[in-house]
Amino acid sequence: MLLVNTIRDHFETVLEGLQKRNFPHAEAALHQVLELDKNRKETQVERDRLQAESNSTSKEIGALLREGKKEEAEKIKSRTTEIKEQIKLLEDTYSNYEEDLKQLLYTLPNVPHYSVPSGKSADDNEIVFEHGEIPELFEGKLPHWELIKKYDIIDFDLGVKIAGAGFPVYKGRGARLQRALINFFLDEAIKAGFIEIQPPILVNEDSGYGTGQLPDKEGQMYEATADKLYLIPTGEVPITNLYRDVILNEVELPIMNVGHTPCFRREAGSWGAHVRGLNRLHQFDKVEIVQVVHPDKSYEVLEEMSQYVQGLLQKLELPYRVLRLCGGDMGFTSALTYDMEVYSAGQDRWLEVSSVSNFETYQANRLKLRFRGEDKKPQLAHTLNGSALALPRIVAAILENNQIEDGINMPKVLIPYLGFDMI
RNA sequence: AGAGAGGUGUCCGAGUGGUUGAAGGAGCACGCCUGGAAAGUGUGUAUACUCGUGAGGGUAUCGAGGGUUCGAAUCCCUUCCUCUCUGCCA
Repeated sequence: MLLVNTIRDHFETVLEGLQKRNFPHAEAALHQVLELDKNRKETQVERDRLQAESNSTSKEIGALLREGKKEEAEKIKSRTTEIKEQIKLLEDTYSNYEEDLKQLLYTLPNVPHYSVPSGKSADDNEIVFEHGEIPELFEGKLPHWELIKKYDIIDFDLGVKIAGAGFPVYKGRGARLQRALINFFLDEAIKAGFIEIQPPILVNEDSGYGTGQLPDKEGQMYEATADKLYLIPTGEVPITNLYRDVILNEVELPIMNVGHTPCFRREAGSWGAHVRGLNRLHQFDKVEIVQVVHPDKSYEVLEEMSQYVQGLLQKLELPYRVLRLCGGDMGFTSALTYDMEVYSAGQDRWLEVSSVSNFETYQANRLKLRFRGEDKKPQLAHTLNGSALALPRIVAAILENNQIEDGINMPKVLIPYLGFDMI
């Protein structure tokens, strides 16, 4: 979440940032933050003063008792009872201010980077790069939801039987294609210097708050209510939370982690046109890269991560474009996000397959993720993450773009992983 | 899941109501010693909030939350976690 100090010291910047996101009543909210913080501090000063008085009185009583002066001790005991009541009141007031402040801060999204375009929706995103040719397919080309039936590689009906809509069953070469992609993505990441992590895919509430899924996206996650756990919507959650409440040494930076996890999303209310087949699922696999870096490096690293993801798409020979998300379309916790979209020629659409974001200190503040620099003082690190990559839409694009009349060619880089070159 | 034990600073580990933010040790940092190193020795070694221009203060934190008390790491309650045994199991 945002730091109160940032809001105070850079009020205009923060305000403009929130406005760029079309955040309603931004100015009032920010003023309220400062007001609550001021009240909080004033209450704390008074509370601490009384507490100090109470503490020293208690020490006096202890000293008197040790000297055997019971009566004198009894006498000053009465003094503390009164103070205690006041402290209790101030304590309540203090925690109210603190809680209100926290709740309010939870509602404030991150301040966008200056380069983020303003805009309301996905239509206002800025295309910053395009690569590859959109394939000209033969007459009678099929979208992937037809192809998977034709070649019997992914079965949605079976998934419905086992779980429900949006839980596909991958079969035969479909399953093998998926596994090949996972291995390819992980191997590429390891080559690029990432450390592989296999995290839990159920996480506790603290983790949800740490990366910002809670309270903002409550309802998007599946919940194991009996145990108060959430199924992860992305590997970002467990992997970034590995560093919750951690003070790193500056020399340990950058932290580069990669992990393959299934992801679970309820997607409540987001079904409609354009979500057929693999385009939107309740369960899918994703390889996620996460970095924890020095604040001076985070934008450089964001570019590197973007380049890295693009490299994967190039190796898979998929035409893609890179978008800089506008203020209105960016995730709640992000300061700058690039989306990578591949062109899927069977349905003639761009599909988002990766989202690479710099969160600056927004997550780190919630996570209490810090590092100790030269001056020995802990300071908040910057966190970044990106999909590298999300599986189903990549599968969709591979199937659609590489289809021929009687089969589907596999990308060259995958053949060693697959053990076959065609479906 | 049942029975028992336990959770203290970077780590080990003392501490069952009163100058204990916390003994002692290890580690680490800096200094002394040394030709250099080891050993030895001295000093320092948490985090958050907050007051103060600063030096330097205050408050909180001994898994977490609540309670008893003038005062709690120490007593009580709740909860989480770890370990051992039993059960179950990939």
